[in-house]
Amino acid sequence: MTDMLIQLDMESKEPLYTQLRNQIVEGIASYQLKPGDALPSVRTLAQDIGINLHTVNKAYKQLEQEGFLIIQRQKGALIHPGGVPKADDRYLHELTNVLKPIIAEAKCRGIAYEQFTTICQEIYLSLHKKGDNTS
Amino acid sequence: MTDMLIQLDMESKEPLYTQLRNQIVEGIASYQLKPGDALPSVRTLAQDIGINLHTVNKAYKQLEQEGFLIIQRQKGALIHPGGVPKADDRYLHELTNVLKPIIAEAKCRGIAYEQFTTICQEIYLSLHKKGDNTS
DNA sequence: TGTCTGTTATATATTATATATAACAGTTAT
DNA sequence: ATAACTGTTATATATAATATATAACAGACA
Repeated sequence: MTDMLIQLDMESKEPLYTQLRNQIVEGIASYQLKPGDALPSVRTLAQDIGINLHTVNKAYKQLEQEGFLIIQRQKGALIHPGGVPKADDRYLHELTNVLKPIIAEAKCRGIAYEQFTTICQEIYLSLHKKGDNTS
Repeated sequence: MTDMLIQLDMESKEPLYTQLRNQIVEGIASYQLKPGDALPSVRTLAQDIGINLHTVNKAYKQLEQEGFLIIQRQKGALIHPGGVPKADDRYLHELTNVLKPIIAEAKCRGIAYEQFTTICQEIYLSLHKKGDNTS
């Protein structure tokens, strides 16, 4: 109902479709977007945030490929009704590969394991129960 | 002394200079590269790993800009003798921004805070005291 | 004097990102 | 049935990022 607000940084080196993809993932993580929720059409969302339809489509396609959405031919995109597929070995392996250079740099800069987990905890908490629109 | 081995994946969507940059950061984090250590010249390293001199130079320049290296005009690149600059507010803010979508996805896939920290701990441990070449 | 540094310049090729327009084929509401 | 809406496909274009190739420069140094 309450349309999730998308905010893109046109100056960022992060591609627009990636920014959009990430914000939708964060919306799901924070329960602003729930299983079965309909997303705006590629044309509507593109119009609303001022970018091209194909850029939105690229983000949607990636999210579908990653299991966050289902896209139906003449209906649109829905947050996967069955919920996001749970972590498998392939994903865990990829997660480790992504985290490794980030943690390596943090360690170089004097951030010990405990401080790092504190930062992660703050992020986990920041994703907690936003957009609770139960009557 | 013992030359750090660099392994690049030519098929990866990750740019070569980023892969190289990350492996050097991981080398520093795991004490394979110590403050004051000399890195191979851009030509030598490029030859050794089979890429272009400018690609190596781009990685070195980025590492210098990030404070990992110092590069001297006619000498070469050294791991920063004074150690890597400690985390400041700017870095911590950037770290949070990078971690947020990663943690959001992990949360979507059913990985709770505790499991996430376990993964981080394993990575921290994997960066511990590799390449100990004290006699 | 050579030989080693990083550096700068130029050129080229390929891929990724982003936009613009148009059309197609189904769905759905009027 | 008509109109409006879906994602999809196709084509074209522009710009930036990535990577390579070659050449030359200027300082250090044995």
